[in-house]
Amino acid sequence: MKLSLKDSISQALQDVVNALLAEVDATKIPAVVLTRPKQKEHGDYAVNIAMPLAGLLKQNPRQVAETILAKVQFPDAVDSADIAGPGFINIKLKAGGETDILKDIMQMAESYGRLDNNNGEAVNLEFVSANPTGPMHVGHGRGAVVGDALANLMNARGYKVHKEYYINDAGSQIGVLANSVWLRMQELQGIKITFPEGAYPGDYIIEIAKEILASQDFASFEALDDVSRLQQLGELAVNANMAMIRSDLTDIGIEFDQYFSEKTLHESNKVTQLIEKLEADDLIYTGTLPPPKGKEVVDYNPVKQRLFRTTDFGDDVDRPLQKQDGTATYFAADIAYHADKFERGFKHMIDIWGADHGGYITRVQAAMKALTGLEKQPEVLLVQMVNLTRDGVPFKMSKRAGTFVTLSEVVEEVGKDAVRFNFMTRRIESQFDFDLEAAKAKDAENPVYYVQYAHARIHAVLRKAEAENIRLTDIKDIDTSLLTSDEASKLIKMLIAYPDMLDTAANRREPYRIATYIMQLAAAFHSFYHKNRVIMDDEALMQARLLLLRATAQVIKNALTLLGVSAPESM
RNA sequence: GCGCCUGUAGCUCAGCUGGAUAGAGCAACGGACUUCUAAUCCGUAGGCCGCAGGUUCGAAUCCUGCCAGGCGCGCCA
Repeated sequence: MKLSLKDSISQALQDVVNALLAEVDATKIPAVVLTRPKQKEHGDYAVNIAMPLAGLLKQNPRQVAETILAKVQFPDAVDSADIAGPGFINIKLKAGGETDILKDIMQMAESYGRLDNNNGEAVNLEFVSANPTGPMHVGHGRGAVVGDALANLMNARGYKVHKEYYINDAGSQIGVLANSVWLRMQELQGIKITFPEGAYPGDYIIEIAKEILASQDFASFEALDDVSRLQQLGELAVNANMAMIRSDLTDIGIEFDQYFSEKTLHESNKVTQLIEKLEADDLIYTGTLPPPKGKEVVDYNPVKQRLFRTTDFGDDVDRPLQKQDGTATYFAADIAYHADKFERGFKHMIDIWGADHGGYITRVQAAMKALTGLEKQPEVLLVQMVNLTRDGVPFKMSKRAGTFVTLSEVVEEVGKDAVRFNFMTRRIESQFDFDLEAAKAKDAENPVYYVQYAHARIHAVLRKAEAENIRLTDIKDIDTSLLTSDEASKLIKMLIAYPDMLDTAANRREPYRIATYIMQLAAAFHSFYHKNRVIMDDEALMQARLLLLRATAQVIKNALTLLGVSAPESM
């Protein structure tokens, strides 16, 4: 691929810098970084390279900048370069100097912004992993949308992302689930029951109970002993919940490459083998844990147990792998799971967790270090909590009372595109106040319609052109240098910035940048649209503007596609 | 008590890993549709960037200490 104008300019500057610092250790030579100045008077590009160089060369920055400018060979599109402020080099381009990009965009179409890299790094991305004990709530939805967009984004930038969902279908919670279903089944048979404190109260449990009774005889369960009855009902209930979860995920356009069952880890003895291996490696010893800090512990009684030496690998305290009854802890299964990912060839794993699991990161990474030697694996992204409101009034949600709003209810009310886009408009580190009415509103309060409207508007113009029998000139014959208005220049700069933005977003695991970018791009377009009439008598200018519109629509669509949001051609 | 996240305009948030005069949207005020979609645009006003120190040519950004909010801290997942 040919070098972009930006890259040619920074290369030209880098050559001079390298020559000036020929004596200096190559690894210490600072890299030239072109930025887009905020002030128009500061030119099209600005470089601060003279400042870090000043220290190395023991000259003042403005003097260094002069030396650089005296030697540099800029590409033709550069009009002028001057020194400003403490030592910035401001570069001004010739009018229409960057407009060739429009032709490149049209040629690359949906691959504009993407890196074709056939041997990209394989990454295992685990997200959602909502427990199969009930429906997904909005918090899961945020993690799901962010994870899916991150997968799309990283795939677009050359990684090979494997999307995985970990099903926690083992452990005591499944027993609680099974018992809850059994109680409801009895209730449906007219048997009087008392619903205990810890059981799951939600109505979906009744639905599951009805489903089971519809296909199987109540008496056949009654005949079973407690253990096998709960075992069977647990499996049925997990399957029912997972079917519901998968259907909810489909409704917001999310598909996983793999669903991984925790239960299979136990059944294949991977967990016990893991413990044996750690024992053999002398990483487990008998000890007593100190009492937990920070809350009243009434019933704390210290017990001797076998502990994994995670503190040797960066953890705060050593961790037990087995409960007193001998069964494995969740932690034991989870490290067996991550070790399994490693064995499947993934040296790079990303997990997306809710903020309430933040305290868990250190111990998993410590365990992985002990097992594989890998540092900081898995890479964990914490998604902060979602506060659901309607017209600013928070919902009173209680799992115990069974009054929580599910993700599918929200998606049904608000719509997939609005849910997905809104969840992408903030950094994951900030808590999200999600207002149902605001997300539903088809007005300026709602960014998703703002950007979709821009796309639809462009297509309205293109339809109008078609209706007036305007033939689109061959792209190579269009004179893009006619696009000199301020609004056109701003729009073109936004289009040029797209690949760099994706690169930053992928490297920093920040897919929200795509949403922020699309909003800015849409704003640049709307502004252009108001001041620059497209369909007009000046044939050459009209063709150039039509090209600009087509390129803009293409980039909006490319970006929305990464977010899993549709780009309608009319609204 | 300890750990992680957050604190920027009245509200919701950006600020491109240290750069030039801190930016958007909403709300407020004033304008723009006989012309390609007004779900739009243009303008005005609004800021001790939580507080206090420090690092340097230069700090919303990095370091330290406070303050406030969220999440978490037994073999629950």
